[in-house]
Amino acid sequence: MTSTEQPGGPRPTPQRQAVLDALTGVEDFRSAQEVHELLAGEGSGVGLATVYRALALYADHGLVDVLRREDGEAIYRRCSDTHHHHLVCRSCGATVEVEGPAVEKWTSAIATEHGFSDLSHTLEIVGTCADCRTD
Amino acid sequence: MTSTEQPGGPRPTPQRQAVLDALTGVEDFRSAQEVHELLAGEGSGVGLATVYRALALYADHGLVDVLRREDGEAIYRRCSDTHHHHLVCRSCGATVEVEGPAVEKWTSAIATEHGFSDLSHTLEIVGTCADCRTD
DNA sequence: GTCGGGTTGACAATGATTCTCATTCTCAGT
DNA sequence: ACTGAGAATGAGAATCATTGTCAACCCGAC
Repeated sequence: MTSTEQPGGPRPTPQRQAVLDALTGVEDFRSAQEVHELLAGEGSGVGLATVYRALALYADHGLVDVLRREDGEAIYRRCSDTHHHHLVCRSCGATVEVEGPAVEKWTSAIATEHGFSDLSHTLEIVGTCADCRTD
Repeated sequence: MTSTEQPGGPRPTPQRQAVLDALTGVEDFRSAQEVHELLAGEGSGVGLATVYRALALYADHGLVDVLRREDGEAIYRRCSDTHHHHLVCRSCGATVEVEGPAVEKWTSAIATEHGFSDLSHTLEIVGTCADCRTD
């Protein structure tokens, strides 16, 4: 740790880059298992444990978003610069990104009011999209 | 199904009642495992699988809320009549309930705008509470 | 009392995630 | 370029929540 490295920052490695690349260029969320399969299919030979470690590392540093499927499996996505939330179809899994300045403001107001600091929040809207609604 | 039972509705049983009771009178969320241990401690002898089944059943019928801990474990809570969200301290785990009509309105507006119906949403705010903030 | 269908409990099976540890690799200083 | 120190990796085992299986059980209906 000399100067170009952020304190406590992750050391860049080909494997980590591969994991990050796997999340880049896809707008869907990917589970760790999927990332692993994808990399294996490309012959990267990155180990599953490494995928988990890399994802956890990036999630820690705010480079990727983590959320949970309904079955509890963790899914990851490259975090865009603007904080946004997701609208997920419970049937086909389609996701739509939505931004909510109103929500952002509301959460920080509420939290501050209760003396909370260093905030982060998760908002997920689950519903049935127009295509899947067949009644 | 005779008359007082809704078609396909759950049949009331001592075990199910016990599970529901375990969630009553506690304001915290409880994991299925915790409910099971609690019941075992009371000598109820309710099986773990039954706890899971009962919780899933009640969650299906909207009697309990389900959400996920950070480690992915599902936690359940008796659903109150008013939908509310939680402010959680990442350090001491204290939870504060907050209501947000603004959020409710915003989510349903956004979702409808994208053609989504039959909505549900999860909002969790994580931060450090005043007591735990020592700098 | 008997029948039938939902319910239960013990245990196995599944599947994601984490741990372990020996090997490998990166980086900085020489 | 070479080396040493420490971080990172990969393979598989270990962990742990959750779900599936199935025979025994209970409650209400006839």
